[in-house]
Amino acid sequence: MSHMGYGCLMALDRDHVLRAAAALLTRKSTATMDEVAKAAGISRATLHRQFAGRDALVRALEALGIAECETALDAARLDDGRAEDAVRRLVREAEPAAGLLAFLYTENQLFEGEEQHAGWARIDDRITALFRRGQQSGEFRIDLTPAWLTEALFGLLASAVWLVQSGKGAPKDFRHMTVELLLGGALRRDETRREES
Amino acid sequence: MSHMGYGCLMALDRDHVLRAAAALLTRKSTATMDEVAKAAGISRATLHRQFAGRDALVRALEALGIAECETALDAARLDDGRAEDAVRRLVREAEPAAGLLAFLYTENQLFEGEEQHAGWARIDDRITALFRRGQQSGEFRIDLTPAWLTEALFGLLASAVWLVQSGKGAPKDFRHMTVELLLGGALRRDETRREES
DNA sequence: CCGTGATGAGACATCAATGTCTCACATGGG
DNA sequence: CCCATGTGAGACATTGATGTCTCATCACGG
Repeated sequence: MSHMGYGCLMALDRDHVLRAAAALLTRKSTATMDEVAKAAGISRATLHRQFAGRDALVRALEALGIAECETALDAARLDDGRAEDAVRRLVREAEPAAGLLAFLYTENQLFEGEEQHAGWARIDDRITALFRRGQQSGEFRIDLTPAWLTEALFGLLASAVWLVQSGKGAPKDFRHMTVELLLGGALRRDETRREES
Repeated sequence: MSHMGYGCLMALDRDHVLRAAAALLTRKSTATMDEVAKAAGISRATLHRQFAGRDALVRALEALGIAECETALDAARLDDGRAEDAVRRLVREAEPAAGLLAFLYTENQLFEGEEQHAGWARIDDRITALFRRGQQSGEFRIDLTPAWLTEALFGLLASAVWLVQSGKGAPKDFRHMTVELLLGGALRRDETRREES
């Protein structure tokens, strides 16, 4: 047998391929298996050995996205301190996975089936609970439902990814754009406005 | 010839087909021409007589979306009064077209080519100008670029559409969700918060 | 009643992506 | 040196969507 190097190298290869596929599919969601293989620097045959087919590849990307998202949720410690700060931590931790999430977010093929990955429900629940906690503590407004705030968080993450990819926004502004619009909105929120009113 | 009924009926048919296609493709962006035809209540042959192919159909939907968007922009009178109120009018006017816009928003196939419809640039310019006006008048915060606010507007519109379609949000809340989060964000913005600070 | 034109149904070829296979080659350990 | 394993390249069949065609039917106006 080819021994210990086996699991290690394969895992690295697999992860590398998934990263490359995610990067490509985020830009061009209709990319061919050939293109994915080329982007990953491997042949189509090898790609097909690692992932039974396009569907399996997308499923693996979904699992990767869910895993990274849950890692981000853990690292953000959503239950600690003020909910506003937890949201800021969450966006910061989720930023590396945002590209992949943006791709998965538009892959409605994943959600139209009757059976969808239970991970999304778990993630949804945790973020929804965070916004609910913020409402109960009086930090967040209560006229926007936690479900909507959760959906908006993902939507804004995806929008920020596309803005940066199109060159109309700077990558360094990613976190500030997302979190400030989600939490504070577009209106000014300072003394000058109180004077006017 | 079949005369005056010709132009009239054809136009109605064409519009009806486009509406049905938009409704279906918004839910399932990979729908087949057969499915589109079935959804529109016509045969695949007739569908193919009206639109040379799938690409032509998507292009027609794009043109329809641009036209409806520009109609909404006109009706919203973006240059009148406070920018905040203009944004509210814009969301209200754009609501009927939101489903179609959400579909086009994720159809990145439309944007990956070197040549993209000039209508999007016009629309982007008008909305960007609105946010810039709001910043110059002191209504909007200046740390979020007009380009980002424009992107976020579309992103939130699409997110709201998907939330409603998934049943996790009520259609009647559509406008309030979108405009309130875009303008005001998730944080409370009232006296209680000032007392805390 | 008869023609014109649009439609629906279906057959058919085409095409692109996919899935499967074989084979030659390189690498790395024994 | 030899063998085992993973890989790249390419041929091949399959599949599903698409584009094109014909033909029977139907509605409508003359």
